[in-house]
Amino acid sequence: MKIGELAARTGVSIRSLRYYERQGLITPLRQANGYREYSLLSVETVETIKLYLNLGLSTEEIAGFLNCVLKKKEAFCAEVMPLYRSKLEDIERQLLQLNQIKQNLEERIASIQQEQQESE
Amino acid sequence: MKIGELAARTGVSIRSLRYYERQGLITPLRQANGYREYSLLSVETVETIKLYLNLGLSTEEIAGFLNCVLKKKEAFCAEVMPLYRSKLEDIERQLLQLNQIKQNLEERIASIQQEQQESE
DNA sequence: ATAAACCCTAACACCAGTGTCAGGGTCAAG
DNA sequence: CTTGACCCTGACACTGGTGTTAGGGTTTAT
Repeated sequence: MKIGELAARTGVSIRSLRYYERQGLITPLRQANGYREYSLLSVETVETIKLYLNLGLSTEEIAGFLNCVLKKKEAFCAEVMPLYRSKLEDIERQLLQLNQIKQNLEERIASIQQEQQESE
Repeated sequence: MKIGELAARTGVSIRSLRYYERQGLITPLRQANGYREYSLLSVETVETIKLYLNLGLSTEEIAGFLNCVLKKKEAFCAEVMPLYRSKLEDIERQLLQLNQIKQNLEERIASIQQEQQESE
């Protein structure tokens, strides 16, 4: 299938599909006229890429283990676990920070409201 | 005082001070030789900017109310509250999303570990 | 008078993925 | 043969704050 069809099937833009290719995530064959030719497997590959992107991994990180997980079970790709763990740590750091900001904002909102009431 | 001294006093890099100026957050006088000349008030202004940046506001957003809060109490600057509220909503959206990702990661880690154990 | 320590502006780089445009092929149906 | 719907590459833009460098002026102390 050509790129437009793959885009339609996966919901990923043509632009992004070409970007994934440049990042080494997917390598379609080429027709004689230069058009990219994707197999049905490509659909699965792109879905897999989407899944990992949604986990907050970068295309570069995904490139490091995609070939492996496409062939074997995720559990047996040595690269995956440490990446998951460090990503989880990142997430937790971000959660802490966001919660801190949230608390500050809430306190600030509360104190503004109090000040306004006192002046009435 | 010159820019280096203000940077030392506030812990904000010279680069950032010049950036804040370009964003309209602070407007130092100029000496005859072109050097920026900051007053003591500038220290307070920069501390205020830091505070708002830490709340997750952008320099552009800060520019919208900085003059007001420097003159009056925060409670009486009409621009502040809606901004705080919408920023809080942003934060909450991000928290939801991060928690979702975190949960996915944790589930995935758990299932990988289970699969590995089963194969032993 | 020279070196060290300041200051100035302008501009590129970064992160990461996507949009968009320019300029140009290919192909099928009418 | 033309129109429209595809496809191709390459390149700039954007986000937002900061680092860094290049190229050059000023001031202060020795």
